[in-house]
Amino acid sequence: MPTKLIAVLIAVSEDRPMVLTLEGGRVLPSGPLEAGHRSLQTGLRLWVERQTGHALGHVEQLYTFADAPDNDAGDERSVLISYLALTRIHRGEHGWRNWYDYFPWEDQTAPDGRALVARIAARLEDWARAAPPALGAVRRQRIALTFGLEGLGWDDELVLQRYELLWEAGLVPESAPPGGAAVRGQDMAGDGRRILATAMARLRAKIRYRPVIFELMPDSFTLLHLQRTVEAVAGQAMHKQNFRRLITQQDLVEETAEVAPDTRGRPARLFRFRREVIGARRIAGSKLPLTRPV
Amino acid sequence: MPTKLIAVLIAVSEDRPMVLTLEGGRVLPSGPLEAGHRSLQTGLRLWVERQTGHALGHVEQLYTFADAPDNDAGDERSVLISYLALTRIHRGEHGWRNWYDYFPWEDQTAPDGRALVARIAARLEDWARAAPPALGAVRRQRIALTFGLEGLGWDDELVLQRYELLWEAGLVPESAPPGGAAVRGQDMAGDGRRILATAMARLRAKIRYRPVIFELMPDSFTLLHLQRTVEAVAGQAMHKQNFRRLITQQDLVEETAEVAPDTRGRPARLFRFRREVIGARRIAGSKLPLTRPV
DNA sequence: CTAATTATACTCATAACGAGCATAATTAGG
DNA sequence: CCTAATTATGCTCGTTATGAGTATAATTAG
Repeated sequence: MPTKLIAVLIAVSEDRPMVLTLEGGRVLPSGPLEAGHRSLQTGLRLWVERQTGHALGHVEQLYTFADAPDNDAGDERSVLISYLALTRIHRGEHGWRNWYDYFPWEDQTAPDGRALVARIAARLEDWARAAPPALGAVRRQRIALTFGLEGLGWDDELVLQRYELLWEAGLVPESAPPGGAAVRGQDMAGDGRRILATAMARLRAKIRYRPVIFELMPDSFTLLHLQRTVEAVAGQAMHKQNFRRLITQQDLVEETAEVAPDTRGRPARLFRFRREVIGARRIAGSKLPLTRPV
Repeated sequence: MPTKLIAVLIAVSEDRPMVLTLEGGRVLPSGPLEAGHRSLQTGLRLWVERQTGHALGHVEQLYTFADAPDNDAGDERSVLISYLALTRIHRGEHGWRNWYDYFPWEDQTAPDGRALVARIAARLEDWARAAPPALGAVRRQRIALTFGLEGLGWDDELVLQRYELLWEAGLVPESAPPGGAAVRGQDMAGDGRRILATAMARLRAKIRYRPVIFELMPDSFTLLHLQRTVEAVAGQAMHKQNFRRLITQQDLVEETAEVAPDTRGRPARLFRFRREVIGARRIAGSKLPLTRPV
């Protein structure tokens, strides 16, 4: 059975979370597993760095699965090992897409974020209503939990659960019945979006207890820039003063002598990540300082 | 490249965390990946349930890696996909081992827990001293962090990091130089202990935010029994009153009409897990109510 | 009847968190 | 120069979560 490695390369550019894609945004980069590497992880790292020229920061394995065999093509079923990798990009490189193109409802910082969820919830309610009463109730419960309805609160880590719910409901192109109208959001080939959803969920979880967000930042940055990057990844707006408190209290950053050059209001001091905390204990406060969603 | 599935089956029996092994405790159960299953996960579940007769509760994928090819045997290198699975056992079944037989230092509830860590730390200090000064300092920092020295506090989730440190230092049989004396603890063939360490770490992390601990409990139990089970998994003693507060406040359990039969002091009420919270939001308080390690 | 043992209910101080007020230091535009 | 707009930064305050311990209840062993 052939084995492939799949990389979800993530960067944040101009406060937007980006993912590296190929073939017009429809597939994620992947390559065959080559023998001879010391470990799968170093194999992936070498391969990506050679293919894309990007130095990778944090790399972690996501999930391994057997893909659906493409019977038409007579393909053999293969084992896919997926990875999350963080890096930085510069403007103008090709193939980078905003990950919210694929999951518009995951961006709860957008002005229409809640409204979009409400529209999706209405479609899902149709799906629940189409089932027998007992099953319908189960579905309603899942919908409320995953989409934070009925006062339950939005959980930004449930990216995969939301996608799978839409998949089951036939509301994504990957699973929609002929003629069925899918929810807005670009699709990918095969399991692409499922893998991307897994990567997003993992990253959103990770930034709460490991300082991986700095892998996505330039060397020096303002606290607002840092906040915007976290908000981009989490898809949620945060309370500015409390965000600073969280960052500074934990000594994650240190001041530089400079202030940000292009600025509108009061100039902001530039900070730098204190690399020495990398190995250190988990960062405190697993809770991000969200603002109340109004 | 052949692909194998490896299962780390965990149960808790008489307040001891147990793992299912074969061949005198030296290997974990594994089997070939069979085509035709809907997913790897269901494939594993069916296979384990057929082989062992155990109904599995929670199952989750751990990690996929390429094992070191056994050149002597002329083996081909293979891809190993490991899983954590929770179940229950009854006395007298074969092959179940206390996981602390493999990692004695992970049991910080044992009276000699800290003393054992101190002895290991001394051996590791030798290893740090053997390196050039700069590298030695890095090693000392890692040792202090992973083993909670110098007032840093024991982090029960660092099981894998501790094992890998000992591996690097040549203090486990898997890596010890000829004639080198390893730290106490039974070894396993190949990457067995590394996989077990991964499973332990994952489970210790998981019980903090998902109610998976109940997969290891009988239908009804006292709060002390529940506490002992959590302590067995976490390897750390907890504050009794605060433990109850954490469990009851979150409505994870409901009272039954009965009290525990065989009891020494005041009879304890029997509780039952409220299955309806399974799908629900993550359980609060990621912190377990530890007692101060004195 | 007493000591030992376990269960259970509360209290209290402190730390963490969510929310917001107040002030400082800029630029843009009259 | 003056004012409004804008962003940065410092600080307060109430609430909740957490760590630690006291007090009391209900049993059994002797």
